[in-house]
Amino acid sequence: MNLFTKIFSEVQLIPPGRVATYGQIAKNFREKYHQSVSPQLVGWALHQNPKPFRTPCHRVVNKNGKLAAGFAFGGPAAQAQLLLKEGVTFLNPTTVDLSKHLFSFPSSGNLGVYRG
DNA sequence: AAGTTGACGACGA
DNA sequence: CTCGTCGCCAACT
Repeated sequence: MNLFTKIFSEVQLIPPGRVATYGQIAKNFREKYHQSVSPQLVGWALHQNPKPFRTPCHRVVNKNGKLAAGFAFGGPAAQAQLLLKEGVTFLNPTTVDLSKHLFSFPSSGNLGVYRG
């Protein structure tokens, strides 16, 4: 189990139709694995993205629900398409509605990074 | 080993 | 809203 592998596992916990923020994943990761991680590490790990279509990285967005500008496979448009097919609604072409689709990891309660 | 990077987050201007 | 700054931490060079 590499560090990144663990992060990928966390990402894979996100169910269809839901999204999570990098900060959530980072916090949940510390609770679950008792390891220090930074939100950047999460994003950075996803950039490694060994298995693009196996890891649901399209369900991971930044604190404001904004899609990753440098999405590894197809850009934000492709990511948006994947999310739309899962029933996720958008506030903007590149911003998801976190108030409706934000996912909270179990065992760490509500780690709302979203300030709304 | 040392400095830079990054799909981030929070706060201030 | 955008832009700058600081914090964050493993990987990259």
